[in-house]
Amino acid sequence: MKPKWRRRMTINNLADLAGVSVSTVSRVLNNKPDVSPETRERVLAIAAEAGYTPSALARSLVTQRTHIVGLGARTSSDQWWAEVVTSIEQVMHEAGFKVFLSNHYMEAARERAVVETFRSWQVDGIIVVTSVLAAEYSAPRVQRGIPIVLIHPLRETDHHYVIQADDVQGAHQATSYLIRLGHRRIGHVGLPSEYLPGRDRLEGYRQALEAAGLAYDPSLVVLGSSPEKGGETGMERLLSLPKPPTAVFCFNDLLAIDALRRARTMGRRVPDDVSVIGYDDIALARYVEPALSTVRQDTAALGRRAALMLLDLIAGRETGAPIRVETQLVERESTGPPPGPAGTPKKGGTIVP
Amino acid sequence: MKPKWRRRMTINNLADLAGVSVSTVSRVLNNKPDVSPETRERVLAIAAEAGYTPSALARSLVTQRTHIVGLGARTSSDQWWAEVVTSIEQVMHEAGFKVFLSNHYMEAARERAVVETFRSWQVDGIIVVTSVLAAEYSAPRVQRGIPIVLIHPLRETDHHYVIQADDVQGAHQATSYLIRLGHRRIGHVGLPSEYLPGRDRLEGYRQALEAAGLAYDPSLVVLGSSPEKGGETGMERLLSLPKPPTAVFCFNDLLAIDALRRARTMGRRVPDDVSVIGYDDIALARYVEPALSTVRQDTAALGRRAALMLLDLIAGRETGAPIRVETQLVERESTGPPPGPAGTPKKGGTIVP
DNA sequence: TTGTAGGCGTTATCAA
DNA sequence: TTGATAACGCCTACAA
Repeated sequence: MKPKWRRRMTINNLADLAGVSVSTVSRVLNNKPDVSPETRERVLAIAAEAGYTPSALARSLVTQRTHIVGLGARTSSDQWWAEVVTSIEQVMHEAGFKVFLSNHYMEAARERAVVETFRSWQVDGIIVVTSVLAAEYSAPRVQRGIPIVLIHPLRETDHHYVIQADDVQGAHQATSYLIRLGHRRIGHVGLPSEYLPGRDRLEGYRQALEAAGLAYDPSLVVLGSSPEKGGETGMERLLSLPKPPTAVFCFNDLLAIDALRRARTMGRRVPDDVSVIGYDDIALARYVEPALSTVRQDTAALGRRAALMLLDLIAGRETGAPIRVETQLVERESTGPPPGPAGTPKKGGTIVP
Repeated sequence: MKPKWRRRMTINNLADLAGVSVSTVSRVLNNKPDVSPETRERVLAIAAEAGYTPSALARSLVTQRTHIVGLGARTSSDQWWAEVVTSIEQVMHEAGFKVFLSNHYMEAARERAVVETFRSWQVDGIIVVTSVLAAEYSAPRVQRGIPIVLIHPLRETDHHYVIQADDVQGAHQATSYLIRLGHRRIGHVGLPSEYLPGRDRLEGYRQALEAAGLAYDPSLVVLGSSPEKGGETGMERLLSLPKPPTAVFCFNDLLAIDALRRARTMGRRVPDDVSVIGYDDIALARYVEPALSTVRQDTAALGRRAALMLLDLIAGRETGAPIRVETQLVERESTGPPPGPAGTPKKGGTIVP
């Protein structure tokens, strides 16, 4: 004989069952003081037995707090930020918040929908990863309303609350590492300049060249179309040059791995004929042959910083300036000294197995 | 001069601004009939200008519908089910539902918390991937309350609403493929038997051996501890046997890739000395050297079926029996005929590049 | 220590 | 075509 509450059980039912008032039940449930131990016991017992779950809806409607933070994410298939999510959940968990995640697939419309949904559910705060809509979250608009923190926005924005890896520095690291290995002609397979990370990494690449007194040669730069495709054609174009580069810095690991493969199918050996370095240090990077040298972003830190910043905003504390997390060079096997009359291959950077 | 509504804007404010009643505004917002075009226009304009977002909380409290489905997920870092999520979101999106995702990291406590949270938010339905708590979702308990669909539960359960790949069949495919290649001593690196998928795949392995008239040899079976670790030691133990197997079927690709590596460090060539086949077809599989043969689950179908089943349950339609989605053999380069006096290597199965 | 009542922002049911 | 008004389930003064 199943309980005839077709409707879910409420605090009223509970009160009736326990023979007390709703306020008493409420006090018990939120373990407030001023309630006798025995009543507390009894109510708790009955609640447990009845399998009662309070309605977060009703509760949040009155308290105006949901203890939920919305996480607008990229795709589940993207390895890159898995650790970001984990560390966000970690921090939020400790702070007593739940994280609800929703993918935006880096499409403007979906991102807008995701944020709008979070808003309508009155989450206490929002984190958006690789936002396409970054520009829409400018400070004044966001001042009133739900705090939003951006991780690695894809567009320029004057939004105050942004956490990102220092892409300029990272690209600089990668490039100057190649230079240290003795390379003088260094190519770059990048992203169209409308993407902020694309611009930043190109910039770091240029700065490194300049710092080494090397001329920036536009013919050595191929700007692909997406962060997922274009590594093969990019490498192909570079290697087909009259004077091809002896090393190539790719926008990310995915492109780099494709580039690696194309180099091989074109009969070049990596790193003997051409060095390749990527960016991100995705899981794949250490599995490919040869294992890919790359630049690692401290994704855990990225997530943690974002979470902490959001917590500050939620609590009404003001937080510091936008944060740039440092990157780290990861030397593996896809990079080496240039072929032919060798340069002066000095070892350098950080080795991570 | 920013609007002095520290509190978010409500339907009342809107009504005041538009000079109509809340009910009219409500009608407009839900585009119900029986409201004059001009009032509609006006209200809409004002709402847009004010940047009004209705409170889903209040709305759902009265309608008793959230149009949200909760997705209890494994980890963001797990490649395996990325496609599952995508297809779930796809189906749900078309059906007018939002998907909120929350990771349970395959820990009982967290899974319980996740489901409880979803319950308290009165989501319309729940999907749990690789549930550890499967047994707790038995039919009677779930009858009243929010419908739950399980994808690939880790434990046995009498819950009615379960979608999973046919692991027995998949393991059978893998094993009989190795047999067709001519192998007679086939090892298995598996999972402890408390994991349902572990049992199923072991079972498929046994059945395939039996069907081919090969004896099941327990010494050729190594049961590791987790789905992530143990591939190396497993392979090591098998290859250290007096009469090592000429082929090994691993519980999943992660283990297989580790096994691959260990085989190499032990001086065995793959597939010349020993064949290795995995399970899942994660992205990594086609990148390792040699590219890993494996069994693919139709993850998109998994997600779609689960989503559709949940929609049925939400709508009160009864749905069919638990579903087992078929698997597909993927031949790559880590498998070949056994060494030495060759068997009769017949080609077979499906080739996927 | 406990109970009463008002309100959170919407929708839904009646009247008007 | 519109407008009061009673829920929805809970929290929180304020009273008792």
